[in-house]
Amino acid sequence: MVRTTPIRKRNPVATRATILAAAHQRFVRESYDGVGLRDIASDAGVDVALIGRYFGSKEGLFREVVFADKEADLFREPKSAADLPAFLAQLVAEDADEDRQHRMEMFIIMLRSASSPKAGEIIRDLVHLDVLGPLAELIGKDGELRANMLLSILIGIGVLRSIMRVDALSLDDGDRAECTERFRCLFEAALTC
Amino acid sequence: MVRTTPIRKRNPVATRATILAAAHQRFVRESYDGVGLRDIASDAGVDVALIGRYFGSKEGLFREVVFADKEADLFREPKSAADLPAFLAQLVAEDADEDRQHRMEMFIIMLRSASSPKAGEIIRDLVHLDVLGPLAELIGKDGELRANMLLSILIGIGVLRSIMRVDALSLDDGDRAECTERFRCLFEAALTC
DNA sequence: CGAATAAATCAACAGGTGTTGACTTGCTTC
DNA sequence: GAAGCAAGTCAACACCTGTTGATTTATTCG
Repeated sequence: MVRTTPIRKRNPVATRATILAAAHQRFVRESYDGVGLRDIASDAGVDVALIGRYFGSKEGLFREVVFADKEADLFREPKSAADLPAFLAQLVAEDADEDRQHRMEMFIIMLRSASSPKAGEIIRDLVHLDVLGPLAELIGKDGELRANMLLSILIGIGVLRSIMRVDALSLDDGDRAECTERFRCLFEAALTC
Repeated sequence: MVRTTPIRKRNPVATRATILAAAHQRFVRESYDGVGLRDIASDAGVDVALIGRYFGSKEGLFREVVFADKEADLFREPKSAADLPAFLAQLVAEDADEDRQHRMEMFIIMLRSASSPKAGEIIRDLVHLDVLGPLAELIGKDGELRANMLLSILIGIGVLRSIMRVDALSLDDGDRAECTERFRCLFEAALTC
C-alpha cells in the first residue's frame, strides 16, 4: 500500500513543537476554558494522552505557550521613552510585519484567557515580568503609573478589536495613517499629561 | 418545632429576583464559563432546575443579568461631549457612590465574559446599543472613532485592574485626586488629539 | 374541606472535561 | 537480528456540565 502522507519519523522535539504550535493557534482564537485538550491534540495529529506526557497538565501546556518565545519579548525595540508612543502606535497598526503580528498574537492570548483562574495567574506573571517591568524601567520617572496607563490603552484596543470584534478601530486603507497618528498622540498623552 | 429562618412564602417574582441577584454577583467575580448553574442556585438557596424553569437556559439567564437594569444605562448623566472626560474619570475613580459602583459591576461582567462565544455575542449587542451608540451620538463629529477610543481606555483600565488585578492603578488615598485628574486629561486627549 | 394549579424539588440523562495506567509500536544499539 | 527503551496510542477513570421529565409540595379557589 502506498502512503499519501509521509510517515513522520518519531521525533520528540518535533512533535513537542507541533503540539505547542497547535495550542498557540487555539489559544489565540479561544479562551483557556473554551479550548479542549482533545481539540489541540486533534489539530496536532496526536493522541490526547501525549499532551499530558509532554507538558504534565493543561496548565503546564498553557504556561509553556505563553512563555514560549520570551527571548523576543514585547518591548525590546524602543530605546527610550520618547520612542514609545510611535512604537506602540505601530504595534497597534494592523499592517505589521510577521514578527509584530506574532507578538500581537501573544498579547491576544493574554487577553482571551485573562479570566479563568489558572490561566489568569500565569498571565499576571507574564504581564509584570515582560510588560510592566520593562516599560516602567524605560520610562523612568513615575514609570509604574505611566506603564499602567500605556498598557491600559493597549489592552483596551486589543479587547475591543480582537475579543469583542468591534470594527470601528480596524484601520482600513485610507484612514490607516491618520488613525495610527491618533493612537501615537494618545500614547504620548498617557506619558505626558 | 420552632423555625429559626422564617418560611419564605412561595413568591415567584421574589425567587426570580433572588436568582437574578445571585447570578449577578457570581458573574461579577467569575467568567461565564467559570460559573456553574449549581453555584448560582446554591447561592440563591434554590434547586438548579428552577433556573431552567425561569430563564430557559444559562444563556438566557446571562442575557437577563446583562440587560437587567437597562433603564439606568451607563451614559445618561453627561449632557455634552465636553462633560465626558470628567464624567468618565469620576466613573473610573473608586470612591464612587452605590449607583456608579453598580454600573461598574455591569461593566466588569462584560469584560469577564467577553471571551466565551455565547456570552460574547450578548455583550457585543450591549456594547453597541448601550455604550458605543450613545457615546458616538453625544460626541458628534467623528463620534464613532472617538467613542471607540474612549471605550478602549475604559476597557483597558477595567481589565488591568479588575481582571488582571494589577494594583498600580488602584488609587489609594493621597494620589487619588491627582490620578483622577490624569485620567480626565487622558480622556480629553482621546477626544481632541 | 377538597380539588385544581402553580412552585419547587428530585433524579437522572447524555455529553464533555482533564488525567492516568496499561499497552503497542517503532527506533536504536549491541 | 534480537533486546531494550523510548514514543505514541488505547481505553477508561472520576468528575462536572447544562438540561429535562416526573414527582412532591404549598397555595388558592370553588
